[in-house]
Amino acid sequence: VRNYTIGDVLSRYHRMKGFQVMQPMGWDAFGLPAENAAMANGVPPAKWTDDNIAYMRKQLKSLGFAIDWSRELATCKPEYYRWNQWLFLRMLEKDLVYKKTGVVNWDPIDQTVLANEQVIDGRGWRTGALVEKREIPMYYMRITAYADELLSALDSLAGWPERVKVMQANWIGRSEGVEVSFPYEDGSGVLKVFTTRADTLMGATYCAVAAEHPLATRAAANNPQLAAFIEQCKRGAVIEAEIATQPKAGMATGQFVVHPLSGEKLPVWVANYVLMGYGEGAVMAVPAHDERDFEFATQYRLPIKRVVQSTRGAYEDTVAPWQDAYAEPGVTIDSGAFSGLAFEAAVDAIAAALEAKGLGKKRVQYRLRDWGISRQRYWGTPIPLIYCERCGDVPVPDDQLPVVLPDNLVPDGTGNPLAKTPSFYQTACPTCGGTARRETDTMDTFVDSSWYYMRYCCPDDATAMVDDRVGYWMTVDQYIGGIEHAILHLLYSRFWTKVMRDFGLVQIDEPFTNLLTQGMVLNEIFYRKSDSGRITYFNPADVELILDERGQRIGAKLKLDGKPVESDGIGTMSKSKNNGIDPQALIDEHGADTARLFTMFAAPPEQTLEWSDAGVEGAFRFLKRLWHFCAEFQRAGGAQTANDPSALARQVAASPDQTALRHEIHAILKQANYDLLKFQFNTVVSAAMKILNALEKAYRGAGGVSAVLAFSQESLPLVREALAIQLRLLAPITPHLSFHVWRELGLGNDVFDAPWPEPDENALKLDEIELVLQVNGKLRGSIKVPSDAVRAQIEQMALASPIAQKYIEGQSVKKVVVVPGRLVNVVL
RNA sequence: GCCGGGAUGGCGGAAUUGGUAGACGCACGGGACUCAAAAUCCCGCGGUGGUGACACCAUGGGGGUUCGAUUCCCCCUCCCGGCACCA
Repeated sequence: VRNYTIGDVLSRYHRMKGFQVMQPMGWDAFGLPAENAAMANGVPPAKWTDDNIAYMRKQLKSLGFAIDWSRELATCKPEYYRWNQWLFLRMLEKDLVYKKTGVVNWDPIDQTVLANEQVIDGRGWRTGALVEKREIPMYYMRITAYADELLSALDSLAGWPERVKVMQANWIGRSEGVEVSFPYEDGSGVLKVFTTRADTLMGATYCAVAAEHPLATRAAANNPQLAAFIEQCKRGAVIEAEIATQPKAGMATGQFVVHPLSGEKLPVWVANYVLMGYGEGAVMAVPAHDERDFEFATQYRLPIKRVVQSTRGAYEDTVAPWQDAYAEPGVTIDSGAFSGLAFEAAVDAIAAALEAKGLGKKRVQYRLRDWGISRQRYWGTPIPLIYCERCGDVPVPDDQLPVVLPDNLVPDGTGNPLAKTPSFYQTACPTCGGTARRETDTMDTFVDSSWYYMRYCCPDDATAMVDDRVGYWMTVDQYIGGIEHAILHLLYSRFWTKVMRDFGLVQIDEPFTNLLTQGMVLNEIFYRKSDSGRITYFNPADVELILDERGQRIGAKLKLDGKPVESDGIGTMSKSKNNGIDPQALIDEHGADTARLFTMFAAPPEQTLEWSDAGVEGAFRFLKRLWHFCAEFQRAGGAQTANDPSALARQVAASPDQTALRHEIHAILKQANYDLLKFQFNTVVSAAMKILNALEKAYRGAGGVSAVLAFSQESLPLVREALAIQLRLLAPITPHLSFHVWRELGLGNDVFDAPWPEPDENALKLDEIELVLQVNGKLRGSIKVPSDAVRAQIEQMALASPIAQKYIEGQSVKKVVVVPGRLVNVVL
């Protein structure tokens, strides 16, 4: 509701601003959740997915979103995913897709590959079995070939939040450093490492390699203890966060390398903090200047040699080498010929020395890895390959696309159903016609979401992935998505767009011109734990809070049985924690406009939002008051008032009250228009509330109780103008009410065809303005000055004011700060 | 652990990016209307002191820059998002 209300508000606002707006909708429908639901309910994921699409489509319609349903698509339909297969084959031809082994989580009981999400504390979520790692062949997309462009093009994305660009830049992780070769002791080769801190090379006291490194494998061949340790490492975590937080562990390989400059003999260790996937899978360890090396060296009593000194202060005077690592750049010390050099000079000198010996060179390293897209799962796009014993790996020919996914299978949690369905995997080799087997892996669902926005432009094209219409509409002017997509989805989409561009399919370089990263909606999590330790989660809608007489919360109970439930704090809304909210109840009780208004009012779009329906009544009350006010205005004959700007100006000029009211309304409108530019919809709603408050205050009749409103004939043109502003300001947020009342009040046929309201500069002008008066920066009062007063005049009036005089008495004025239109500060 | 973001009344949040901290709304308290309740309307509502005009304190904690800091800088705490197979 939050995500699509933001989109609808922006769409309707831009439509009123005169733009031609396309607001499409589709279903990213492949993936794990559908398989899990299918498993739980014993129905094929296709049926579950279709039912959900129908339910959600109905709900989106009831919320009144201005969606062009003729463009609707679902990524799980062959008309869509055939083009995933088609582009995959084009990429395979250009070597942008390749095959290599990759590591997966393996559940030994269910005999199945697990997603990271399905691994809980190192065990399979269904079986509880200790998860193993397995290496299997997979297909990769060569996103690293685009690393440079994906990084540099971030600068062109002016409409993206800075934080997203920073996260992407760090993810790509371009670093300039030095590749250093440490010759093996026996001269049989070299151990290559990459470092960004070549200045610390003279402080290297050992080298460390990943468990999967060839050197480790070789060393383990006649060292059973080491082999066992490596096995243990390989069984460990796959998730980077776990690898980075697990306790450091290592073992000496018994192998030694030679320091390329000093000739010193350094031991080589296997360490669980070295990643095979980054750099060379090996590091030179400088415990004195790297936190992780320091921790490891301390733990295994390896030497620590300090070779860099702080330039700022005497860090090394107060902290001994065995106490802490100094990881900042500084000046080299105790480094022989390389001593006394600043960071860059030291790196240059050491790189040059290495290069002269043929044992190193400067190079660029990326953190970004190629995109593994193979999934050993059913509910996804089939990878279009065929394996023939005679011909090998044979791509599916274009005229045999799409490879259609059977839609009647029910996964049971053990392996991939496709691999157990001969009618799917048995096929003929396209080359030799012999018996062959289809690939049963499917594609990562990020493939589906990497280009769906382009397909909205031409959803009916049965002969091509995209056509000319894509050129007309693309790029996406305003993309809206959760901040959780900041890296993966948004990076893959950018990569995919560039690939399509290089194939000549589109002319754009980037998919999304402006990006709004909406904050997540959180809600409280309630549960009970049974004696056996099994946890049951309860939906917050079924829980009642227990309050004391002061309204302070003292507990919570289940409405059904009145017995207490525990709170697990606030978390992202999720099915597993049963803390989501079905918006239907809100829509049923208060209507779509209230649901939309409240959602927009609760917080600015980019901010995380803790769900609470405590304010819904306030939003509903406001709309009822507005409706009532409009009805009273209509009853007073307001709908018959002609739209006559000069008559309005005359009548307003004749009344100071009307002048003040009109000024107030136009000032609120000016601020609201500014807030809209920043997409700050919560204060736009607040502005609409202020307008109604001002109108009610001005026209509330005597006796108050039954909210009788009194409009004089003279006031009708002004109220008409105010309501015309109000209804247009609210139209993007509460389209139903605005559309109806706009018509009822005779303001026009369709409020969405009306121009966006702009404040009248004449109404904004004031003869006299109030300035804040400060003395020594403290608020002491205010003074009224003519709005066209110059600095000297303001200064003089401020000093002459009784308030200032009171404080000045007996002291001298040092200076007077005047901030035009805001304040005067007298410094004593 | 690393990268990014956040913290303001009882609650959601505002403060035109260095210029009146708490707009707007919720909750709460008092009052009006009513036989009564609901709905509606009016008033109050950060803390401490004072009868009072007023004074002082206060934007997660500690320091700094400035005439002036929620806003800028340094250090710290806690929370949220991401970490490549949830999407």
